[in-house]
Amino acid sequence: MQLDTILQGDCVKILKSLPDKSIDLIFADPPYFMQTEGELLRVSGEKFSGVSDKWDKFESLKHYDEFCKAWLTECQRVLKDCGSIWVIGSFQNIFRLGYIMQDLGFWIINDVIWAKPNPVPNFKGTRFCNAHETLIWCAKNKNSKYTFNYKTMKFLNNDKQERSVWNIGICIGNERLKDESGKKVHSTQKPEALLEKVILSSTKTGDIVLDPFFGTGTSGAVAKKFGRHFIGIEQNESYIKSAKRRISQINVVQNDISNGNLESKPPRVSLSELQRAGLLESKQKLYDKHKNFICTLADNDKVTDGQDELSIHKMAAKHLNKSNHNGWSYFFIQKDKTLISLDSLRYKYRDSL
Amino acid sequence: MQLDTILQGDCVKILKSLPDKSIDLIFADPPYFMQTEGELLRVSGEKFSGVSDKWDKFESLKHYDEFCKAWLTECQRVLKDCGSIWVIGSFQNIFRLGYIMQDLGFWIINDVIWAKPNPVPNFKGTRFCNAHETLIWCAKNKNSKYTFNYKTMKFLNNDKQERSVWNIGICIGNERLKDESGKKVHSTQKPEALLEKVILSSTKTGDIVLDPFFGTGTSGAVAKKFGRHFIGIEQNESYIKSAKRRISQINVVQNDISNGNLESKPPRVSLSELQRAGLLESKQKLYDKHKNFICTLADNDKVTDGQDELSIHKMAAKHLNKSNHNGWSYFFIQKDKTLISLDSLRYKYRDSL
DNA sequence: CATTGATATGAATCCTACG
DNA sequence: ACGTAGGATTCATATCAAT
Repeated sequence: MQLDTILQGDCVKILKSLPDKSIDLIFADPPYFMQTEGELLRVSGEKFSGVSDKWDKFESLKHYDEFCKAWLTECQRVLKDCGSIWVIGSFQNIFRLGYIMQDLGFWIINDVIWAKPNPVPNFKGTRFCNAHETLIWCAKNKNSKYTFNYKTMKFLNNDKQERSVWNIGICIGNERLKDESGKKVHSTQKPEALLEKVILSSTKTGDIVLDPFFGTGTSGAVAKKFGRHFIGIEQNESYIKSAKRRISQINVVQNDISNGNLESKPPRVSLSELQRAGLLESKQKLYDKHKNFICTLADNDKVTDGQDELSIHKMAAKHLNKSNHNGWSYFFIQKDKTLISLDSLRYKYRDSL
Repeated sequence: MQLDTILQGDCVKILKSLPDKSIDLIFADPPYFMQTEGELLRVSGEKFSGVSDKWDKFESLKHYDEFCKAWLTECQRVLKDCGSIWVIGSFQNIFRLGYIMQDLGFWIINDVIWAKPNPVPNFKGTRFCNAHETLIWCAKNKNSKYTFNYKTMKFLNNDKQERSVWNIGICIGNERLKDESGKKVHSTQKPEALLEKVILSSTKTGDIVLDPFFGTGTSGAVAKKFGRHFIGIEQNESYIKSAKRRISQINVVQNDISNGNLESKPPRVSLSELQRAGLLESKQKLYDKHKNFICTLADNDKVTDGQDELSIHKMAAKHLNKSNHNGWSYFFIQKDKTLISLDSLRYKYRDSL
């Protein structure tokens, strides 16, 4: 399977040619089912060129359902067991997509709202200005594992956990691809900022990102930027030409964020290791933060309060009357009458490795 | 049909007892069918009490679909031709609802995102914090008219057109209904601010609002507040008791916003009316803002430029080479060498009525 | 009474490595 | 594959106690 390439042709046909369980992430921006009839005019009277490309006409809901069932079925097949899929749509088609995906056994992890601070206004005052699109993020099935770079996303969000509503401007300015005559190449080019969140949150370095509706290749450009591989599927030759030129100009970035370094988990440390390293004594007395004596170190990485021999976590939970608690942060030793948390001893030990 | 009442019993059965085309607005907050397993612990180690109610249990997605098809079918039947329906859900169920509604022929006007500034965080760091719910707003069918108080919503949004993403906090504090022991009465009580937007945007004074999943009656409380009628359907007796007490304490507000006064449209004025009132002369010469002579008043509320006899709007568009333009603001007459717009003449005429 | 800090809680498909 | 146990994980707001 060739990587970092655009395959030209019918989406479903090409999907069928890809091997089982070969893809880490799929991003799909399928044609919308926009049932606009007649011309939509700006208040000033100029024609508004919305979505009117040939590929956007489908005869009926059912026809659209069949089409989506076909490509989504193939997507599920080519996805690795640990892979996941993002699909983006608007109210015209997103309920078709979500319903079909659930029926196929995809397991929804999140639906994410792309909220646009600068949407196209509703010219006629006939409804609320449609200022968002919806993404559905699914694991291959209910029990499959998936990549989620939680800490990376938290770091990128001012150290608060990232939420399901993303404020991102629509694709305009230099980022928007134009042809020689200044006309936009693609009617629904997605902003790279959107794809950055998608790819950084749900892939690892070197992963393969498949986009069955490649268009002008935003997903490919962002994949390359962050050191992921991409495979695009697209019928339209002029889109492919634009995408190739665009992707060739991308510079790869290498940093803690794109490399997933923020996700690395420190090695596990046991109480007996700390004891062997001289950081804990045999039968070490353990206190809570108020200097109340709670328990003493026992063998087998456990502690005892005279009644029970438990892990530090279970012991902390017992004394808090809770179901669970982190013992590393709950317990302290006393040295020269000052408290030192087990957690800080653990950090010290890790640093010494 | 009795108004401002809560009907106790099975949702579908009671819906079937309501007459055809009798309801102006439906607000439906059905069970979400959250498929949770086991218990979820907070970071602090305590149990999180989410939705564990019996009413949210279904055997399977298929059973859930059947249930929704049943109540949505009845909703469509009882809705007036000019009525509309709001449905709220989360990713667990909203795609089922939207799909079924489209299949039933409901016509989606908007999907609206209720974005929560204060959602329950994701305790385990396993996905994006789910910080929104989705509302689907539908007309009865593709060609039916519906009420949308555009100007009211614009006024309430700092004079900018209201969008499809609403930032509203979850229902907490004094607004949240509690029982004698301080426990929340309903696990999913909606904030009144949400219902205020729903009802103010899509109903008129005196309209009938039906809520097939009344719960503790947020929709009824807001309907009463703004001078609308309500009909609630609810099985749970303790919810009904709370709702009744709550609604009895509501004070009705009467103002330009709730009465829809902002929506009133000025009467149409024709060119011949202006002529009869003496504001325009026969064969009045019309100029653009640069004092270029464009056309003269003809009969039948039209104007002629020597070639075509058109409405003022089509004539303005012709001279601007556009598809459409507002002629009232484009054309002027000259009086004592100063320009007077047709629009100002129209305002003058309206004032004289 | 004002301010500060601790605690409670809200529609949730909420762990994972190791044996 | 499955069970077990280690141990990592939270944001905004309301309320109430303490200063």
